[in-house]
Amino acid sequence: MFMRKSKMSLIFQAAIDVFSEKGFDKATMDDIAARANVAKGTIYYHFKSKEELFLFLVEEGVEVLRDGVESKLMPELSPTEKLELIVREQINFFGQYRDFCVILLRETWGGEERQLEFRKMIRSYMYLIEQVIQQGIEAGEFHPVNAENAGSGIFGMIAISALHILLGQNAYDEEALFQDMKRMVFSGVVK
Amino acid sequence: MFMRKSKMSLIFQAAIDVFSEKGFDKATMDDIAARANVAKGTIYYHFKSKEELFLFLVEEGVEVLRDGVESKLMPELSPTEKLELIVREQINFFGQYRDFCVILLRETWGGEERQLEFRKMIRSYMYLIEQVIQQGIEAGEFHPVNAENAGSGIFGMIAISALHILLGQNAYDEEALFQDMKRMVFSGVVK
Amino acid sequence: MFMRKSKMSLIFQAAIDVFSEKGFDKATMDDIAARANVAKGTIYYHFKSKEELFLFLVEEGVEVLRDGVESKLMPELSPTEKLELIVREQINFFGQYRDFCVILLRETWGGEERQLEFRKMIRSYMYLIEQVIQQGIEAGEFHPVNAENAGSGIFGMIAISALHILLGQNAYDEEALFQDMKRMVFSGVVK
Amino acid sequence: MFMRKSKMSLIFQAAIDVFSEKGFDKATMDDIAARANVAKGTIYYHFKSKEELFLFLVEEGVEVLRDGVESKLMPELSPTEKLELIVREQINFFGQYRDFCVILLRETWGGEERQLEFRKMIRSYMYLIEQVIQQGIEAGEFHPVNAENAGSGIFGMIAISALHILLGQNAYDEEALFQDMKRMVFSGVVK
DNA sequence: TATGAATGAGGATTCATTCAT
DNA sequence: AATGAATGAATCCTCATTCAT
Repeated sequence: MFMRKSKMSLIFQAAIDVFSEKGFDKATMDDIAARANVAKGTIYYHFKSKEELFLFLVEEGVEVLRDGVESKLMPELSPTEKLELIVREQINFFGQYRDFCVILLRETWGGEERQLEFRKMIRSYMYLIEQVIQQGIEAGEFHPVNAENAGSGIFGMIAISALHILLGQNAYDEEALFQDMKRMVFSGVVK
Repeated sequence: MFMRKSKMSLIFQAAIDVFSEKGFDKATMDDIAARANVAKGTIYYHFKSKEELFLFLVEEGVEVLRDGVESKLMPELSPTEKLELIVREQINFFGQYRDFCVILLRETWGGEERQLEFRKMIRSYMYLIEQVIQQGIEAGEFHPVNAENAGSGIFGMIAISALHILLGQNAYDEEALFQDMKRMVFSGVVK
Repeated sequence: MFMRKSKMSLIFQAAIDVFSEKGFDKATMDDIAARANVAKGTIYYHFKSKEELFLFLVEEGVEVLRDGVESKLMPELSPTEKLELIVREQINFFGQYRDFCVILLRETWGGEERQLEFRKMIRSYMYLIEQVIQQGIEAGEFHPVNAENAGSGIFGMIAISALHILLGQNAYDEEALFQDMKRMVFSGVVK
Repeated sequence: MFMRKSKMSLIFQAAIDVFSEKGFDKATMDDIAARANVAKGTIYYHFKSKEELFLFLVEEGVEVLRDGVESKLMPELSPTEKLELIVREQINFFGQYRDFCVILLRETWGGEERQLEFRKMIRSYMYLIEQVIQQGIEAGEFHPVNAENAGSGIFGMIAISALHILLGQNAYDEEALFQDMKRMVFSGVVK
């Protein structure tokens, strides 16, 4: 995921695996070193600390999500089309980077410096949604809602639903989830 | 929150504070003991381990949410009315037990035994939503959607939006959030 | 074993069980209280400390062994007859009070005050053997050996052999062990 | 004793000292680290746990005893000569490794996994004695006795006598003890 | 006499980080 | 660039003992 080169990429990949499996605190540098087939000292050659490694990793990940979506939001699309695209892309991202998403949902809530940082990153993604919502409202395509609430709501709805499935027993049927999420985002549940 | 009596309630309250501030792993029994003004051993007199204390605490919390909502879902209400009630209650709960909700969203994702347990508990709450969705569909009031996806989606939408505000700078305006969430859940964003 | 009355005897018996099962250090006052069906405080009502309880218990036990043997060493018996009696009695005691004997062999070696005390107690039993040896030598019935070495040697030979069997899989055949020990003590192994 | 190299040998030696002085339970890793002039973590770098360190140490010790004796039991020796050699060697070993022998006698009795393990190790030494006894019986040099009883008996006789002296006030006169033990093992006490 | 909640010192173990090679 | 032995602060948990009832 989000490759670099050589030893560094090994460490990077191993870090994602281990952090998502155990969470930030329970993951150990030994774990990561072992998974990367690298001596522990080597990690410290490339990253100043566990914290830094983690931060770097999450930064990259959110960037991939945000930039991936952003690059597809062509200006010629209508707000409704854009919204549909966002729903589809986020579902796809969660399926593809499940482990990373676990990290994200896990390490974001709390008052630590690191967690504030993470929320800012996520915010930068939610901002994309907000903008589309705003455009939709202005274009008269969408109901008037607080864009920030809508942004976090849509992100949260998809995120929790996706993880709920991904961490449960059932297979992750992206298309079905997409249909349901699209319907709910677009029209809600009440007829 | 969710009182018990005497020393035990002191520990209980302190545990919520500390766990929500630091998360399960970073929270120490020393912290909790100090916060509760109790000797460390006293905690172990009442709870077998840090894990057990935590589990117990989360169990209680989810119960308060679930039972609180459940007790208000009078049979004479229509599915639409029930759904509205759920939205309102969950928003209210998040505002009232912010710290607990941070714990909940934080410690639920992952493969550890404890986390599976937590997801089961949350699931027991989401199940309430699913049932209402199902009733609504059967009554012809709701669009046909997969009830499970709708359940986790609605829970997630409200949860993330609420936390997003609660952990940000802005005041938690329950009524405004309720109006937005209700609109989104009921009608979506697209006109 | 070595009864007292009422609550105290319950504690006493429980202490033997637990101490022999776990050793002095690993045995806890909680264990003992639970086994005796008594509140922990009650133990402290009867015994000043864990150490004291233990000391008392070992004292009693060694007394039972020593006094039991001593009372049977009638003056009219020949040294050889006395020696035979000692062998038989010690084997019998080990079979009857296996748990206590485990304690004895376990907690006797080392430099702590308590252990010195225990060795003194055991010494008081070995002294019986030494006296018989001395009598036998003086009567011309026994080879001239250092009585102290003979005393500890005979005690040790029987003790270790008995425990070896008692803690192994095989049944404790007292009569067979007696025959072997008697032969070895009396005539050694070389023809 | 039983050297290794570098830090590890420091730990090893310190462990023997401390374990024999205080026993397994009372000995602390802090003690051992301090005695070895090593950080506590260093011990854990080399040994997984206190238990493992201890097990390793006892294993080595018993091996030294067993292999030392075994290597001297030349096939051309008669059973009687072999038995004499065993008596001498065991007495010598106890004198040389007093502290280790205290550990051995102390930590062997009980039902814990570790203790079973230890008894197996000791058994592997006693087995040497048993074989010699068996050979002696078959060669017509020894009285017919149960070899297992004789093995544990001889081991125990020497062990307890040796420790009795080593932990008492008197000097450890190996030659005198050897003469007495040899006489008792060979001919018993009765003329 | 008897109880059991409360205590806090003590001990095993973990792990991020350093540093000499 | 890479290594891995060494460190020691930090943390969970245990348990003998006390004491108010």
